[in-house]
Amino acid sequence: MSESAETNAPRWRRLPGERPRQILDAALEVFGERGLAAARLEDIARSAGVSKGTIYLYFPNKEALFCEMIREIPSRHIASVEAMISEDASAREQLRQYLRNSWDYVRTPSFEILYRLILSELHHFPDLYEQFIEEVPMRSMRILGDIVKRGIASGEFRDIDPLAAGRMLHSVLFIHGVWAAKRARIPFMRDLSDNQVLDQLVDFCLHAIGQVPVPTASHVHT
Amino acid sequence: MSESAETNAPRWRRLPGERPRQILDAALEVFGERGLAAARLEDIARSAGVSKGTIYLYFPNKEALFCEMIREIPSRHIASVEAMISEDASAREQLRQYLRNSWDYVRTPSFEILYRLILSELHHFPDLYEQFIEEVPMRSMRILGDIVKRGIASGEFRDIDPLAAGRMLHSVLFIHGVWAAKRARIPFMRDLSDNQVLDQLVDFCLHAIGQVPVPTASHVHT
DNA sequence: CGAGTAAGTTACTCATGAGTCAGTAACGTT
DNA sequence: AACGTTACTGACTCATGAGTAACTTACTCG
Repeated sequence: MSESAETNAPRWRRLPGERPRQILDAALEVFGERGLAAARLEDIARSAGVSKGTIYLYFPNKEALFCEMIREIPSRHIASVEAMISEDASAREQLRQYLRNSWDYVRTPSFEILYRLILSELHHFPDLYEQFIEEVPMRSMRILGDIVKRGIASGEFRDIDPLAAGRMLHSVLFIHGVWAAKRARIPFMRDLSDNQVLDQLVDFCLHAIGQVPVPTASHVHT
Repeated sequence: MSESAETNAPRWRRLPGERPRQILDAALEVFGERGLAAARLEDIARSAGVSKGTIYLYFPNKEALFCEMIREIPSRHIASVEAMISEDASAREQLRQYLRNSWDYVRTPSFEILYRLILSELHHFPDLYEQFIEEVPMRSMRILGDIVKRGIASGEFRDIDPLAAGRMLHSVLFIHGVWAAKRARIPFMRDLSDNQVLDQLVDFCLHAIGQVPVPTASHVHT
């Protein structure tokens, strides 16, 4: 029964085109779980469905695999976040859109893992770090800063340093994303839905940079 | 010369009272540099001025040392942050005071290291994690929430969920602290002084929860 | 001053896991 | 179908570092 005639099942297959991706995905999982030092290459191999030796056909060593993973993963997602901002909307509306899009990105497990690894293994890979900073937070801050700048010009937002505002907006969004990813284990996030948190974020941010306390609020004097 | 008569210099000294603290400080340094898995007990020992065996006189193993360190360090600092808030000041002024005090704490190297380790080694020590969350961010959020609540009652702040506001305020402060600790390597922090960042934080936060856009008092010095 | 003991050291064992390499199996080619 | 090539395997080596324990040294107290 183990060797039936019709199933010419090979014990393994040659898939040189797909291996790198498979290995990188497995690496994200295992490095994410245990960190760079404690992760075992054999675990990555098993999770990728290959043997340890195969990893060395595609990556020179553990560190290189790690770096390649950090380099490769974010580029898959980011572009999509930026694309969908309506050119002709008001600055306030653009801000809402961008926060909503980023919120989706920033909550993905891979973002949380990547950020955690970057933060903790930082020291030893300065170039990698700079690249990540440039590619994720800086980019986000610049876009936010531009929206703020336009909002100031149009009178929607108060006179605030756009770069500083971009940094603030990014920071609050970003950290809430990290928290949301492990929401179940964080008391102050457990009872909130993703949308509730997003609403709170938008509300907070719009008030922080808004010209007036937002349309309705000028008469709240109980 | 090597064995002079009058210097009865012992090769090492018995200091059972001071060892734990010395070892914990060394542990912070080495774990902070390399992470839990990659840190070598011998490095910690050398940095503490003892031999490896001595560590095992005070801590059962590497993990226990790590946990004890995480548990012990924050308790040294935190209380001081909370003490100095004037009871009779306005909510806005209390908020300013608290942000300034926290800003000092959150920028210390040990905070940055601790937070980084907590974040990355988390998975494997759930109780430790919960304790930290409770002791640092939750505590901070609650205090901020209380100040906000008082400010709403007094009409200084707009009608906002105090817990949510506390979370927002904490998040933005917190992440800026982490960034400030490695400021030199972060492009968007390099050109700002600690006080400038603090001013930006205070400005942003007060506008976010303020009833009105704040009476032009944005540059209050030390 | 000289046991006795607490504190500390050093040399050791032993498990672990990165990296290697000789061999094996899939697959294209003719 | 036999051959050659290339993808892949898995058993090996070897360095490393946690944990241990037999030994040594500082200090105490009668």
